[in-house]
Amino acid sequence: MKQNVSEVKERILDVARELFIKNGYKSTSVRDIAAASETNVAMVNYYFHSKYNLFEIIFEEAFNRLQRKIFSTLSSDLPFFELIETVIDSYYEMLVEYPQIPVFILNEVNQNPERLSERIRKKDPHSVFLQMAKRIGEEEEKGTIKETPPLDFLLNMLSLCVFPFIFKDLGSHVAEASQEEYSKMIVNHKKYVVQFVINALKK
Amino acid sequence: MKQNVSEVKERILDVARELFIKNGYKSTSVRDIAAASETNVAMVNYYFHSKYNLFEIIFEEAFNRLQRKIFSTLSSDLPFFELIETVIDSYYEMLVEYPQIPVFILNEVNQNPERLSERIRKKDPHSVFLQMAKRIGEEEEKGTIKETPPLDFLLNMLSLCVFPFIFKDLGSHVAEASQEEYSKMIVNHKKYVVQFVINALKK
DNA sequence: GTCTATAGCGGGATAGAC
DNA sequence: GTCTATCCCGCTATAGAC
Repeated sequence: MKQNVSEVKERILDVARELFIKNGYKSTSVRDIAAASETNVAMVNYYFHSKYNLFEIIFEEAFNRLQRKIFSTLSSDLPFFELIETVIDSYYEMLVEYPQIPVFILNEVNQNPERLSERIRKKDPHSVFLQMAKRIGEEEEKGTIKETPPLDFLLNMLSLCVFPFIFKDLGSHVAEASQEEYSKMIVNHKKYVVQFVINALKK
Repeated sequence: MKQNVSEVKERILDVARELFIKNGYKSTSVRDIAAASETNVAMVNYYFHSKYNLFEIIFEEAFNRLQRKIFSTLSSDLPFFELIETVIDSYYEMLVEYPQIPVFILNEVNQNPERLSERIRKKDPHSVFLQMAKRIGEEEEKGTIKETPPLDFLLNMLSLCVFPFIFKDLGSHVAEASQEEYSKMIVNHKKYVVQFVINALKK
């Protein structure tokens, strides 16, 4: 009966990721995870000690993936307008692949805010922000863009990229479209977002 | 011991609203509601039959409040750019007052999407959308704004208004600000959003 | 209308046999 | 490593006394 250790462990992890991301912490039971991974409750606790510990692993993964992508594109040295376009592209690319992640993170942050304080500080978002602020300042100097408060601008970019995915469930109802149709709409929407942001910046 | 009926009922309702909106359905127990309203579990079920029924009442309230406000401003007949500004003002006004509502609605929609299908259809968002599309068409004709796909534009407005509130918990950490400071930032941010949207539209 | 007591279930975790 | 059986807790809902 002895199976490859990492194979079983991996299967539990995969199933747990799917369920936690889809249904959140509270709504996912260890019994659900055991059933879906064709093991049992004891196995889940054998490999991961506790439900909460398993959850932390999943959450860390998801959060890091999102953050790495954002930070790396934001600090590239492309020409300014190309940078903007690349950042938006990059957000959409990752969110099309993992559309449930923002809702997942926002839900769980809401339930347990302390969890993030330290985690975020470790990543040093401050320096990324400063670099972006510098780029904006340079463009203002050159007169290619309007006066642009960096924090407000970044918040707008984030809003325009992330919200359509958060709004997915509600949006597909309002638009009377299937989830698939809505997903296609979102991809198309990206083009308008790029154009929208660049128009808003230009003098 | 017999108290004014509506007084006790109202107290339970107030407490339930606060807890459900703050912590969501799953994380709020009838015991919590009973304790916080200084009654007991039996009383809550006496007045509201079940936890789920009580929740539905709260959810309906919150959702209607949001929707009424949005729809009424969107269909006003102000001059176009004033309309845009008023809509944004109106969103922010209501979200400053009830900042937890978007997260609450999004969480619960995610858990139980069917609940909304019918509810939304009843409100006839279609006619509101058509009216807005007409206004946009007129401005395009006049040459005052760029070519603007109505659905994409509305989604952008929604994103820019709602996301800062959804992002509140995370955002205040990232910005290393208290919730109060972040709230002030948001109010200020509104001005930039108005300017941003109008720039993005203008030719 | 109010409250206590409890039924009855589903949850997380673990002991202990294999 | 694996699995069954079980402990113990917290939850919703309700019966029944007052």
